[in-house]
Amino acid sequence: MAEVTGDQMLRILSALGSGPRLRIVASLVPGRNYVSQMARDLQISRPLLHLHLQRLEKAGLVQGHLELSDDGKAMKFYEVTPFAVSLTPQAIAKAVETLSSDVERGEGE
Amino acid sequence: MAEVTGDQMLRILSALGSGPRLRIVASLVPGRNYVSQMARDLQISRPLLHLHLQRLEKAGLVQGHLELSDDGKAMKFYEVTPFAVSLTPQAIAKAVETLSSDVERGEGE
DNA sequence: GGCACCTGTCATATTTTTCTTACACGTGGT
DNA sequence: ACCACGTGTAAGAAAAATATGACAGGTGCC
Repeated sequence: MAEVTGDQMLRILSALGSGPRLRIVASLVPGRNYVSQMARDLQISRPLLHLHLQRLEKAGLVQGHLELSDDGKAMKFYEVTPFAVSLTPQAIAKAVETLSSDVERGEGE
Repeated sequence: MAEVTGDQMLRILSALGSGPRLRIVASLVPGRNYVSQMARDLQISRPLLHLHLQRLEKAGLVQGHLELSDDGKAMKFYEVTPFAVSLTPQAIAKAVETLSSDVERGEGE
């Protein structure tokens, strides 16, 4: 992950440039968790958390997968991706070379 | 700059999480420049550039100072600060510990 | 059947961010 | 005086992000 495209870097930075989302990532560092529980822990509504998680996943910072618990409930667990991005003026200059004029946050992969 | 407070990190990330602002920083890497010239180079209006530069400066990523040219014109030159922020899940977890509930972008130094 | 828990998404309102237009000021040169 | 160039900032429109509530589905248990 040392090398990232401009679009990818922008996606990462704008995903991380938000208080709530920083907290979400931080909350997953000790270990994985499932959506409803996170919503309670972080005191935010589940639909909103869902939105934030989507954005973070699209940036490749977290990853979620559905799992069936013993009592048959479908639960979506999220965990942090072990990313490492070095933020320097030079890295930015390099990334900007491959930056699309318009970055849409949709449907990628 | 290896150690940053949560608020500072959030300010940096949200300042950098924008296409235009990434381009602005990148444009200053080769060397300093003054506002009106940058606006022409980057094809954005001067007031808007002014706004972006303020935001970047508040995050400590660029620095500007007024200078008087030979023909007496007051020109504001900007240059990049040689920052280096390492973005990892652990760094974020640490930063979040010192994150205010509400970060205002005003008046800080 | 009720209830509890889990998941997802839609429609909507609210708040921020982004950007433009228009104005203020200053200098020096024609 | 006027024009060209530089600075700053305030007001308002336009676009995007943020957040809520209501609804859909699923399972198992009393």
